[in-house]
Amino acid sequence: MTERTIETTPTADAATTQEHDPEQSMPETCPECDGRGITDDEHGEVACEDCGLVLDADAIDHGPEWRAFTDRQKDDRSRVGAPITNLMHDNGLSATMGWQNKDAHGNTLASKKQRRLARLRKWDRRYRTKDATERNLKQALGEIERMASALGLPTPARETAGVLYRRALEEGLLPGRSIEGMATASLYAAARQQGTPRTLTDVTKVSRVEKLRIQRAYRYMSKELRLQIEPTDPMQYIGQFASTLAVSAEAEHLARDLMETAKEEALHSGKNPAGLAAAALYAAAYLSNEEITQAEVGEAAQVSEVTIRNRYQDLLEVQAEY
DNA sequence: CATTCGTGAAGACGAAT
DNA sequence: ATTCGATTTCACGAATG
Repeated sequence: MTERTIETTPTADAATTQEHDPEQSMPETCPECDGRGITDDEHGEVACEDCGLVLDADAIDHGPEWRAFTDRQKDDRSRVGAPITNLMHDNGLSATMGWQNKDAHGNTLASKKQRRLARLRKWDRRYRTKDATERNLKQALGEIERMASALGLPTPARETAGVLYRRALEEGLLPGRSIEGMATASLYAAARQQGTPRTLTDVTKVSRVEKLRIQRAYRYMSKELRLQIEPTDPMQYIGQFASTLAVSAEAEHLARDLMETAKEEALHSGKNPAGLAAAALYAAAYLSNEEITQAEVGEAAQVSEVTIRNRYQDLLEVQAEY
């Protein structure tokens, strides 16, 4: 018989509620993973939910920040002050509440008022650092900004890193892992997504975390967030390396040509992209009669001379065919 | 002399199990 | 978690210029 089943009370069902409603999003598609473009309207950015690529940062406008915030809790924000940025845990809009029991003129308050203030502070504190999550964000975003600056990464990469970290946080990827590791991984991933990659070795140098931990965090994050990041195209390193090595524009162009044919021969698959790019530059400089040693190129690309040699030989081989 | 080239042993990594 | 194959690195000596 169909008797009434005793339903368990839905006490904690809000835990895993997804905020995004795919239907209400803009009709764009993500160029990276050909998936659906999904808005992340809380920050005024259009980002793909599958790979986290920020398609259009600050899609709204560049004018005064008069946007109407529908979010009830947050619409108490001040309308003036520093610009909103993703890189502060509360988007840079906080005001601080004094802790002394004095009024604006420095007079001590009556004890009744003191207790009222204490309650206010309590809520203020709860709002500001709702939980450990917010504090994580604050610290992580600071680290991201610091490292990005040390690496000379442009703003889009920094913003993307912030978004990625937020997502990692929202998906509960942090517990049991170090904030620093995740923050570094976010930046590494973001730099690659934005077409301004840095080698893992370079990223490691400005991070407080060991390479292995960063790599693990990156892998984990890439998997859980469904990031679809192709292996770095060696071509993307050429400009960077050419600049630090100060080779001629001519040689740089030649290096790109070499890379082009190398890619057609699938020479790059499975190889260290930085090594190949470095070898292309070495070869190009050599052919242009510019003095540049394997050691120098290796230093610029953070690969060993041996690797330069090997890739360099490979390049000459495929080049000989044409 | 500095640089390049080649090699074997050893380590690190990704994929498969 | 371990194993396996490919790649990279290290250390060295030899060749080249």
